[in-house]
Amino acid sequence: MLDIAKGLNVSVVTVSKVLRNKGKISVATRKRVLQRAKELNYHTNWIARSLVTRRTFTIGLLLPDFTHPFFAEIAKAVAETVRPQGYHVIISYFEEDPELEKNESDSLMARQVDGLIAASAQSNSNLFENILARKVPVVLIDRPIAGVQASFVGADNEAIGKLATNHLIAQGCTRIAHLRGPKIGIAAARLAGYRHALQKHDLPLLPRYVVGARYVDSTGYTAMRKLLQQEPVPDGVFCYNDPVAIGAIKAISEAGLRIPHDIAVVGAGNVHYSDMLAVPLTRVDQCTGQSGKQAAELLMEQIGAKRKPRIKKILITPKLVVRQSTQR
Amino acid sequence: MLDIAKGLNVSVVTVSKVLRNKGKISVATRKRVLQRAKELNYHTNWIARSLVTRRTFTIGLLLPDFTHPFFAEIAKAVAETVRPQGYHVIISYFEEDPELEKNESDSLMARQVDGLIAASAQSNSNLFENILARKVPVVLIDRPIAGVQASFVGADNEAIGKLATNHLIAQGCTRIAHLRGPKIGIAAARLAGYRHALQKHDLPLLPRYVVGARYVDSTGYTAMRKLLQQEPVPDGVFCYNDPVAIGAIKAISEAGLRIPHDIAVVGAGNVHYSDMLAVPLTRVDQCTGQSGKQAAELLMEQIGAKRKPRIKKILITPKLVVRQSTQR
DNA sequence: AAAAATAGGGTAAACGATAATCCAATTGTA
DNA sequence: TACAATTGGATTATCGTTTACCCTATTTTT
Repeated sequence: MLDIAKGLNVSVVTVSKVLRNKGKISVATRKRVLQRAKELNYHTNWIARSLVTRRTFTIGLLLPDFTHPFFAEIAKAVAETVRPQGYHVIISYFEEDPELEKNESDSLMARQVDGLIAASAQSNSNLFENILARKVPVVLIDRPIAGVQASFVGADNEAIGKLATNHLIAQGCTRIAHLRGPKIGIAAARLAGYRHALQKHDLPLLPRYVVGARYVDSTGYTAMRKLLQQEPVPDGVFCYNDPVAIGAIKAISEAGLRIPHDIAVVGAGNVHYSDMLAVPLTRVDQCTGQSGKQAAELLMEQIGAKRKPRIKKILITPKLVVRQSTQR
Repeated sequence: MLDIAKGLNVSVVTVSKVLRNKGKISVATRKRVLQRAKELNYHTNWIARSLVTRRTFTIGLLLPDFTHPFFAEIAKAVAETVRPQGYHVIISYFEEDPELEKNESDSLMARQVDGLIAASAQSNSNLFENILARKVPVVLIDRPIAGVQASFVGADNEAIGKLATNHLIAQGCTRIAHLRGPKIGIAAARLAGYRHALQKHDLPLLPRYVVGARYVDSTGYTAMRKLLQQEPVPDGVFCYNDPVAIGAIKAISEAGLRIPHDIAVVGAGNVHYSDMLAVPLTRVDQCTGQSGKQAAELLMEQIGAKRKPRIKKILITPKLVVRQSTQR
């Protein structure tokens, strides 16, 4: 800017004003400045600007792992949502390590991010209380933390359970099983939705039809094999997530049963290769992108606001995607 | 820092030195400063520091789309590699739109990133020549751009083709087909590797055994069906990538043929759910993480260097992962 | 025609740090 | 004892931009 000003015999402030379209500047000087800026290939130094304006137009995104498609999709949606407002995203992941998460969030704060979106692994609210005390807006995503006075966005897991189970009922299934997942909150909510749907349709709620699929590898496969030993065998299975469903399908096929004729299968989550499977999988889409978008919108709202807006809890409504695995 | 200095009756510079472990400071004042800093909950303002040091300790990562597992893995590896050196990653994606890519890279430059890693969609070298002219180190990843004087890191696609084909040969296949992909450079290199391996083992190079799998959806499926109409039917298939292989497996199963007994199948790429498939897939792992890591290391090297280090082209050696789909 | 308003721009300070010098007091050396 | 070297720290300038305020013509209003 100094170079531009010198050559044109105007002050740096005048240049600054032109570049930001602020203040009263004649058309003539404006033109001259702009042209010279182009000639010199001038680009705003955002660091300097941020120092004085106290806004960096960056937000921090703190995730456990962004190779996981779920979080990758969130990252994309967030970046996409804030981009039109000139914001960029600084990513950071912490591998489920709360200590590392704390370090990283400190770093992000030191970099003066204007806001933070986090899918946190903290076991208590200390970290976020500190951040909020520094007046930095925070939006929690996917994982709520008790006691944190911040907005939250996540999937409506109970609705997912209901949607999947209701669909199986609508397809004529009467012996509906559930392969449940390990994550306390999420799995419990999906299970609750499953139960709720069964009750509402006066179907029996058999404990032996709910099998845990807790293991990392081929989790759905072994769980489904356990389920196949029940008498009578279920005619519909709601699987905690898509990988579990894929394992289940394998187990069912191996047992010589047909999908969906003998057993209908519903998955849930955000895996998008369902079409490539041997049996295209009916699944409940948890609309991950929506979550990311909403979180980003909430955050931007808070960043722009003078007074702290009310805290919101948003649950994203899932969507059923019907494929061959349940179409009788 | 001013607050710390005031309370202790020392200069701001002294505080600065303590906080950075620089200069000569007595143990006593050091202690006092550090304690007061903790009391006041002081955190470095990196924006201010960056302004004067001219280093932001951020790098820009410019990718087409980071929900794609390939790029997500790169992002993770990059972030992981630069973290120990205090660096953070600003992400940006451009949906294969060269114009958007240019805008985003400009933004990243304006944010004064210390370096840039890009999987670019530019059709010429202008953009990167501009960036390099501004003395910002650049490393290209996955996609080389002709005429750009920057280091490059990518998979060794010819080696991938060789590795896959040699493995099929070693398994006793003699009629080996290839489902080739659409991307010019990459697909061509893999095809070249395939041909090279065949020639080396004096196997015939039949054009009708090379089928394009160009379509987005169920690409491998239709291509494989075409292949199954050949006479004689191949006894081994090297698929351009894993999704193609999954489609191929489906087509083969439908045709009543057994894998690997009748036809052995090899995939390639970076999909990690191969184990969950009906037939666990033998594949060539292109070691995406390695690429990201190497790219990050090259970049950090350049950022640290006084003189511009020599430009390097690094090809990552692939790795064969044998599963059921080829184990006869 | 005088007063008020506006247009067009300049000045000085600040944002929160670091770099380069410099200086006084103490310590070591010949 | 005299001089040099070291210790511990202060001063001043700077990074590139914005903010708040001031100034002088010219134009508008009354």
